[in-house]
Amino acid sequence: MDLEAVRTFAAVAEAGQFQKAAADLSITQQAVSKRIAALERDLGVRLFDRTPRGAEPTIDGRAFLPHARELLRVAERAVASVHAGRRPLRVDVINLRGAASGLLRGFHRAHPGTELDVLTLLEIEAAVTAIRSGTIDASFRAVAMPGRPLPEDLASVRVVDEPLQLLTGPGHALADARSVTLAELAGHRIWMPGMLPGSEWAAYYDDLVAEFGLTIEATGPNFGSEALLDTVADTPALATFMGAHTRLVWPAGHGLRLVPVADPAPVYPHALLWHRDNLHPALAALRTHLAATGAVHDAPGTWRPRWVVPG
Amino acid sequence: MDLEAVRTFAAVAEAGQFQKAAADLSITQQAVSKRIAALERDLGVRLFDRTPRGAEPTIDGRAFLPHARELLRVAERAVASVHAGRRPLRVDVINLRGAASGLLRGFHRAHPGTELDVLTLLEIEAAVTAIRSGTIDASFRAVAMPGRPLPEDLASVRVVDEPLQLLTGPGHALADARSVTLAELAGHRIWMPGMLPGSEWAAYYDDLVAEFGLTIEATGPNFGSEALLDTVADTPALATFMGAHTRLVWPAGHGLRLVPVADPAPVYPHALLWHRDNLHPALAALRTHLAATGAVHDAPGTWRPRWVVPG
DNA sequence: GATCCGCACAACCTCCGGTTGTTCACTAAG
DNA sequence: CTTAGTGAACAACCGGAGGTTGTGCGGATC
Repeated sequence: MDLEAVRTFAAVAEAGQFQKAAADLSITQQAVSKRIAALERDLGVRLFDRTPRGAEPTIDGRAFLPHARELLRVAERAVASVHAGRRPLRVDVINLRGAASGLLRGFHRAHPGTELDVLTLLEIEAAVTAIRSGTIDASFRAVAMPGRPLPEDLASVRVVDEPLQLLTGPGHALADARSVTLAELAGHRIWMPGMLPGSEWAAYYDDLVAEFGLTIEATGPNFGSEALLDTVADTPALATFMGAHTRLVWPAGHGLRLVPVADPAPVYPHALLWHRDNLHPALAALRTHLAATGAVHDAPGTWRPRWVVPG
Repeated sequence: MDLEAVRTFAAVAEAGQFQKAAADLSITQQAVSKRIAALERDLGVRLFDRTPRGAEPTIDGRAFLPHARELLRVAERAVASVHAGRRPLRVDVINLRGAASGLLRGFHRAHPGTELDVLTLLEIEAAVTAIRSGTIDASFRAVAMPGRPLPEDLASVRVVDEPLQLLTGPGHALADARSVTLAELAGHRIWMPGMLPGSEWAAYYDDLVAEFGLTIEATGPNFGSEALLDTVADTPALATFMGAHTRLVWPAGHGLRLVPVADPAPVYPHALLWHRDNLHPALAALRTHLAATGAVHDAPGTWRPRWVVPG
């Protein structure tokens, strides 16, 4: 199926006749006739009844028309998504199912007209470079550059502290605990597969391990959250950390448990990073929205690494 | 922009390299290379970073990818909408903003996976012919054929009686009435533009006029509901009937009033028509849904024409 | 440094999709 | 009934988009 043919179809449906549609599209009537004929051949149905005064859509044509318009709209948005001027706001998140995505969903609900592209860059340096070059507009991170201060042209603001909870299977020793302390976790195996060395999460857990003497295993590639949940559910000796705001597809019948962690409660300090010179209107709206719906952070009794960005 | 190029882009993003994508698409690597190059030229951005081991999407490519996938999904749905076998359920309604559309929205909320195409055929005969030929699957109507009984191969079931209300501007004599009777309307001008002679609505209002001696003017073409609302708002001598379930884009600051009509309350008797031999699974689901969420009809104190379909 | 792998470039060819010119069906006016 | 007008389809032609095969080139691996 050819998008030009679809565009022609919509033009004919709009104009009510081939000739006018041809004029609108700046092509000849014969070309319109050919395009429609080709589309009809592709789809296997007649789309227009040719009348002496023009053309009117058949029932199939009427059913196809809204789909055609939707197709053209989506195509337009797709082009706009990479168009340099006035493209959608591009925001990087650490995890598409994490707390940052939830905040962005809230923002999008509050501003339904705002075009938004969410992507995952994984590496901090790539995100910072992309922000500085204007390729992306903002990033939800806890740190700008590991071990280095925030570059001067970037700004940041803390948005939410996400508590980490312990995810265990039904056979785990702590499965039925109402809550656990970090100290109590010292003897247990914590499994965090797919954590790349040098990544933001790795730095976070390095600090956690150093301070509380936990045992965290980063072995094995990340096969996705489903595989992780399956393994944790079936292995009594394994547990993993899970952000409380993570939206999981919760498998049925696995008996998985989420145990709150306290004394102190480890929280992941999400912050928004952006370039001071970025004038994208939606960026200002996003910052305003985040400030207005601001969740508490730095609450007493919580723990976070020392290197979090200011804001 | 070419859909084949978009499909190729998605295949390369999926495969991680041009060669494998080419194999998946059963074309040569050079063709993939050309398609991607053409797409990049069209969009004006580089979509892949070519690495020694393949290709990985640039940030622009990552932003474009979900749009590309959406585009392909919509294209697939568009094709399916006219595909003879297993196409979406096609339902005809009298008015895209009327009560039937509301029922279909409810059905779609209850069955989000069901593909549904809603269209407006206007003429009863066209709808009946389309149902009998299988071109559409169901129609919300009050009558099958004016003055004739329901054809034997069609079935029908009443689904909802929609009360009609009087819509007036702020200056109308009845604007501040809490309700009016049909008898009280006898002296007032009721304006129903764009009502085609022989249409279902025309038959309805013919009966209403004959029984209660109203004055209904069907003059002028239908310029859409916005124009209708504007005119009614500004003309104290004019009022019109409006279905209580109609979803209007309510203009601000016009002072429009909806006055209930009673003694008796005229209701529009919506019914679902379908072909007895139609085996579309979604049709059965729709009938079940309508039966389960069944609104009251034939309530005492209401009025409807005598020729409504059985069911 | 030799080899492999994967993408880009070049040359070539087919056919898609545009154009112009013409025909055909239907309507409306004389 | 004839005639002019309108709008879509058909025919012939032509340029270029997009496929193929063949080859070049750069980075990674050993």
